[in-house]
Amino acid sequence: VAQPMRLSTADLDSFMLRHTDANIFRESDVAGAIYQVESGCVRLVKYCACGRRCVVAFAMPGDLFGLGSQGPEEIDAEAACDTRISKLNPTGLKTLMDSEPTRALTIIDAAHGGQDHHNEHFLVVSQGHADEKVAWFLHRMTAHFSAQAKSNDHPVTFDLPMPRNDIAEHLGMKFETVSREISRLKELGIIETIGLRKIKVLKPRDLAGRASLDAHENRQKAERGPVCEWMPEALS
Amino acid sequence: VAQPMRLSTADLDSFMLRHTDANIFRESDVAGAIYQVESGCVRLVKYCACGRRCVVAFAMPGDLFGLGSQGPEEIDAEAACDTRISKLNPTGLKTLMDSEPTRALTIIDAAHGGQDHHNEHFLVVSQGHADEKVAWFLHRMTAHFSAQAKSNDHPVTFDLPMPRNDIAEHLGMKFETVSREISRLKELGIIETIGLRKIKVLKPRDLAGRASLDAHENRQKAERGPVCEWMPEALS
DNA sequence: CGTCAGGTTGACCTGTGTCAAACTCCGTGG
DNA sequence: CCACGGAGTTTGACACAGGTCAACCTGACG
Repeated sequence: VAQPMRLSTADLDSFMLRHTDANIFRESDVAGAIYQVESGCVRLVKYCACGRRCVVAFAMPGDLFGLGSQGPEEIDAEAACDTRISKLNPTGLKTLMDSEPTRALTIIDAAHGGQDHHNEHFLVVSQGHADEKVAWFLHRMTAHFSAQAKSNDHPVTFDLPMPRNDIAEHLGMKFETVSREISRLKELGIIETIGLRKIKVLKPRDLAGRASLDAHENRQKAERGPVCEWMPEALS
Repeated sequence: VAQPMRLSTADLDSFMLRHTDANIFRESDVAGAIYQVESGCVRLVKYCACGRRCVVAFAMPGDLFGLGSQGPEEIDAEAACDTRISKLNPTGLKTLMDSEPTRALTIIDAAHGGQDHHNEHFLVVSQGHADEKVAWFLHRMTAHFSAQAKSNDHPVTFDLPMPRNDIAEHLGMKFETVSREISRLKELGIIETIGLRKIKVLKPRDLAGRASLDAHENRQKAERGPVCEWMPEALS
């Protein structure tokens, strides 16, 4: 979700392992704890009564979650595959806040989801077509594993820790469609699959090009008016 | 967006009026200011290069915005109709933080979007069908104008401050489809339209029923494992 | 009373969901 | 070591919700 600062073992309170599909949060948990993914992958899921779900975000190794809209009251956190997680309790957080206030605030922000790509994700899901959605997702995964892949355009190989269905629910589509779009990218020679879960991105730049929903420049500002046109006294 | 606490005129720094489609933020603005809608409606919009847009949220009278993912760096804020807005500058916020720290924090949270219905909105947009989306939106508007409409099931009348196209982009659909679904709700006798922008909800409960994506109970927690299964020393 | 942006309605078409069959891993037990 | 089984994935055929395009309507405003 967000990885501006990694918690060190010295900070942490407890450690746990969750097998695929197991819940991270439990009723006994106090709200206000911060979780860090050590290995594996956590999916943050919103359910509705009719059984439909959507994966609001994936937390990859190094990512934090647990506060605000990504907290236990708001959302379910489930292991997308066998996953190790470490936890910082509210008391530990308070200690950290005393000793290193600036760092603590960064961590708190990150555990809220860091607002990093929320709007972009929303844009993709609400406006993108199937091919753009999948390309965007794989592009983001590529960027997660290799920051410079887009610029130097070298092949990148990585593991997709989650099943196709999780990807589908993250992108607001069905897993068959995800599968089809992955196949199409293979036909186009942009990616390869190794086994079932491993992806080799042959042309990171082409992939990024197909995910081209990100850019939000060249928006011209609309009509400008004076900044102050009324005074509060004028209110009814 | 969120309305846990209204800024009073005493708190505020400046006041402005924006005509339909005008921008709220301008380059001269310092980041960190908080805006409050006094009357009208503000749409918070994310653009992409290809011209597609999505309305991440509407800020109704009383709602706050301007920080984090709803701030000037992340998003465009535009008047959905002629709109009066008041503004609290960072310096004013600091003053407030000194005098009333608790209230200041509530306000800061609200100006982030208050995370109130983000996940639900996302669920609706990514999983809902056209009829559910429109019903959900009208239901939320109804709730905004009459908190008890759902329980007592009395008719409620209110103004839709934004055009159909804004609703469509808020729900990830096209305005023609929004129009069709509104017509269907009229045929069903659940709502009436008065003029072009006024809505009379005849059966709030039926409307809420058709928006039934909200409930997120009856999710059974998955398999439980021990809380601590590994120690950091065991890491490779 | 004329004008025009915004809204409604209709006909058609396409992308994606749905249903179903087959295939691929991978683990398990004989 | 191999057969078996099952979850996850791929692929195909088909249906339909909703997008697209176009014509028309409505009501707000000068």
